[in-house]
Amino acid sequence: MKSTKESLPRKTVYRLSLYLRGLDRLAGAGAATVSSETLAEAAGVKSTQLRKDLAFLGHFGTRGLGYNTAALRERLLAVLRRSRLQPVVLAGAGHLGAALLGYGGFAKEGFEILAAFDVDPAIVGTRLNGIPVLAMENLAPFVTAERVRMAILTAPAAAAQEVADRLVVAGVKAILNFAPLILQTPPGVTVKNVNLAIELENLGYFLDAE
Amino acid sequence: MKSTKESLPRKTVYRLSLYLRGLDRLAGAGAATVSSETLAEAAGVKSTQLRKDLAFLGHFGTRGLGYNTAALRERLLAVLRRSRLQPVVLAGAGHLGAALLGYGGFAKEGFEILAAFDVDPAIVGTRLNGIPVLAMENLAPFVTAERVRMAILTAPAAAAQEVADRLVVAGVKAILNFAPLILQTPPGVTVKNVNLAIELENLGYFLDAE
DNA sequence: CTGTGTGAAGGCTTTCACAGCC
DNA sequence: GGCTGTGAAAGCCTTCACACAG
Repeated sequence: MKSTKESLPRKTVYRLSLYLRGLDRLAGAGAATVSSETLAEAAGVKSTQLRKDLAFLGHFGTRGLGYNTAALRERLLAVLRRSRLQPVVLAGAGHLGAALLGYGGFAKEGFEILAAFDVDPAIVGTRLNGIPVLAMENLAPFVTAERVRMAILTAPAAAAQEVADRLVVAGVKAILNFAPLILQTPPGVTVKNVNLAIELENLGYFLDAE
Repeated sequence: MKSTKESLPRKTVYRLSLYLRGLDRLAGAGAATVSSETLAEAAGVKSTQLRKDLAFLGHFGTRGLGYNTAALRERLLAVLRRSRLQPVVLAGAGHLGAALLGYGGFAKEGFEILAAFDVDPAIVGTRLNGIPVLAMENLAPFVTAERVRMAILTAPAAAAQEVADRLVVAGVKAILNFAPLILQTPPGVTVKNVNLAIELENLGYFLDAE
């Protein structure tokens, strides 16, 4: 029998995060159980989808009643915890990078950003929202020493590939990339691109032409 | 014969944005034509995928040669232009909202953010990166008067649904939502959720367990 | 009778293989 | 020979329908 984590479909894993957040939001109501219908609505998916997703984690819902709220929460956390405990660094503390540090959304969800790195002497040595900004030269040694495997890349497009190279050499295995270009990385390194302008452009396309 | 725009698959439209950006990045080389292989690599997709996507726009590549760079760029712009010309408002100029205004990534890509709205009297009346910050009370009248149909929602989670309701009533048809909850909206309104913590969590999940 | 678990069907995307044109 | 355009095949994901447990 093989371990659970290997067999979870990519999109299911993504939705588990949605379920966990939906559950937390519903927690205010304090109900001991939650139906797939209710939670699915809170997460923005169909109830059949949710049941199929949760079935991958083993069947622990109760027919006729729903899922035990606390047990479900624990189970989801157990699956997702691993990634939350990962230390993270942020490379490029310019406009967007500084914004993400100040934003607080990561810390609130349990992620710890150990440090930010930038080339600008004006901000190196300062702290942004409590997170130290260090010189870019220290990036690789820091990442290696702290065994950091995840990074948020918010460097300008022109510098992004070079910074990514440093991250990879130092041992980073996963990059959340905000720079508008496709990073070249060796196998074994995962890159997830976020391009807000494209999201907006895409959204606009599907407006009724009217 | 039906119009091109109706029949483009959702994911294809998304990739067209990638192709356009890839093309712009390759433009430096100044080549008159580009092969599906080259452009696909710049966009981070497989060449067969790119060819299938472009085929939806009508066949205007040249066999044995590739695509005319300028013509392809024009064609992509023609398809995506509509959304770029859409005026946009930003609701919630707190940490993340202010960051997005300062970021400049939208303006660089051709989007015009007409105004931001917030409840905080300390920032209402000021400008962020040249964009006026107006009082939340003026949101609905402004949206209606300017016929705004797209909005970026960066209000706190607790206020997001209420702000979304105002946007919808005022005529907004598409929302790029950064608040960590599922917005309830009537049919005809498209919501695209962006949750950076989930992206990071998801990325972390797929790290090799080691 | 309510609500989960799940095989089967359906739909959407991607990849393959190769025909066709320059 | 090189590279696009495209039917067919494969893969992945979602939805349906309903058996089944509490």
